[in-house]
Amino acid sequence: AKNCPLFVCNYLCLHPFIGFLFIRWEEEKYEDGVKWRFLEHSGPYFPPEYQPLPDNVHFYYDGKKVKLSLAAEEVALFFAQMLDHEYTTKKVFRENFFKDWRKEMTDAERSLIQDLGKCDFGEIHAMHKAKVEARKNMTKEEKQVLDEFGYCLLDHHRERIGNFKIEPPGLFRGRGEHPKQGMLKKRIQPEDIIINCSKEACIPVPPAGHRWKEVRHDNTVTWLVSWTENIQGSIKYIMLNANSKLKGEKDWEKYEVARKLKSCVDNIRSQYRSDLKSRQMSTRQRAVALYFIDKLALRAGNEKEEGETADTVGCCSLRVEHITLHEQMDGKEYVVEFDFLGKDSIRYYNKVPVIKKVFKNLKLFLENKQPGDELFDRLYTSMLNKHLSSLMPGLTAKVFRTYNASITLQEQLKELTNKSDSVAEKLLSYNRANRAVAILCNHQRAPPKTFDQSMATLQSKIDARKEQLALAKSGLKQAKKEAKAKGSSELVERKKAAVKRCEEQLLKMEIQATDREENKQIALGTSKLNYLDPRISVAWCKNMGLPVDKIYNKSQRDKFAWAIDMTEVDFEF
DNA sequence: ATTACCACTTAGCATCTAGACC
DNA sequence: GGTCTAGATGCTAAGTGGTAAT
Repeated sequence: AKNCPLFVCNYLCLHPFIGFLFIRWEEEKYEDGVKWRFLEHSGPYFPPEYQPLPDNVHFYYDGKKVKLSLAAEEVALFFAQMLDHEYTTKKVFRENFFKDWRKEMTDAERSLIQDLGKCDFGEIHAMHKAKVEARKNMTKEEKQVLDEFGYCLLDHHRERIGNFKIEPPGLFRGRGEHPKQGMLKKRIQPEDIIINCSKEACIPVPPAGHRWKEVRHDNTVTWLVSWTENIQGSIKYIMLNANSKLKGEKDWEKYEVARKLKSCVDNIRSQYRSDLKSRQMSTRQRAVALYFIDKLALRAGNEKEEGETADTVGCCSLRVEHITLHEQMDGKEYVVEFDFLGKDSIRYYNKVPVIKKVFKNLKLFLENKQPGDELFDRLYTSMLNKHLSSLMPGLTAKVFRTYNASITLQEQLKELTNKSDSVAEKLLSYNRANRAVAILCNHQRAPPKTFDQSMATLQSKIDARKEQLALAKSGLKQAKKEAKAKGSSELVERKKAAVKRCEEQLLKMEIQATDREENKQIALGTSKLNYLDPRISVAWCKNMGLPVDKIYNKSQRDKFAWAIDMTEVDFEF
């Protein structure tokens, strides 16, 4: 990251021995692949051990009181905690849970408890709810935990850690129709934990009576702690907060790659357009996939192991059943109708007119195939990315998402905003530009549970304000009349101001209502945090004379500190 | 060439909290 | 001063893509 602005920034740091001081990140002294030279931390925070149920709380099987062993009781509590959720009624969830629960039981328990339907967790559930209620009124000793575990020392700088807590045990709930939902996610012990820190650092002390699985000193990676999770067998990490230098630099690099794509995207587009006519079938498939990835901001779509995860797809893993071709639709030619579940089982539904060559190719790809067959049967993400990186160093499929998101924001902001707009109007326009990106990237959310109600509340406020405005207007009329008779205009001016104030407040609320309505099912956060070059937003703020905190909250400002510090008014993505 | 593994980003929902409102 | 709620923060699942192993 040679030209990264972070290198030339001075940081105000709290040094553990010296106190506050300015430190400059040293420049270019890292060998290739090395992420840090010194790393020290306290190790992870472990969630508290399981506390057995109080004597007055019981589990019942088939109407009879049963005292469970500690291990079985803990798992029963996990289930009871989730009873308010609809998914505890799902067949797969219940079966997976019951199977794993029985593994934790003693032989006697196992032979007794054979039917989940006969289990009564009612008292345990009630106790849990009471506990949640009680916790609300508790004071926070959280702060101490944060101080002890929340920070590390990285190359003389105190840095915030992102997730310093070990994930507590519980029942796995994947997203969508996950085949493993309900399985027991086991408690992580120090013996499962790999610690990564400097050789010269004080090695974190494991909890009393325990030892770490391993302590290593790998300065080519950024994680401090890792363990293997038992559901998918994947590795989990403790890493730095987004506002750290390590993450900030990566973020900056990401946007620089996307900006580089801007300069060669025209060539790449004409390249894949001509590839649509290639004699090689795999090249044609690559070209069509690239067309989708570029035009629709689809994800790459790596293959997934069947039965291990929910059935979701991305571009390269699309199946025949996920698209429908229409020669004509809604007065448009060559329309492709997409309907599939993407990341997090979020539905992607879109009807898109495409160019004729793409349409004809798709028709060809569909020939002699079953609904469950792969649309791009000769294409893999690895091939696609290899091809892309030959066109431009660092180019992969996901860069298109970043590029198209950022360029869309920049264009929309130009189109929608005027310097003469009011602050509320400017912010509405910003949100609309942000929204255009979120729609492009298909960032959806469930409508908030209180949505209808809060809209109604806002509407009644608007109505009340309207009445007030009418009142203020008639007051002004009256004052004007009196002024004519008396010749004094002071009252008129005051009434005028009142009307104006009222109108402004009304407009502000109406804008807020529009914004909220348009945002009902759309999540802006993901694109703001991961796809939009913050320098576009910072430059826009400077242009519009708005403080950045109108669009970025505290943690966003921290994360994007590098952009806020360095961006000039004339920044172009 | 293919697969397994690893490290890291991206994602939506749950929970918490500050501050608006009474 | 208490309550309510929107927005902030936390949590962890689910992707992407590089590299090592086979």
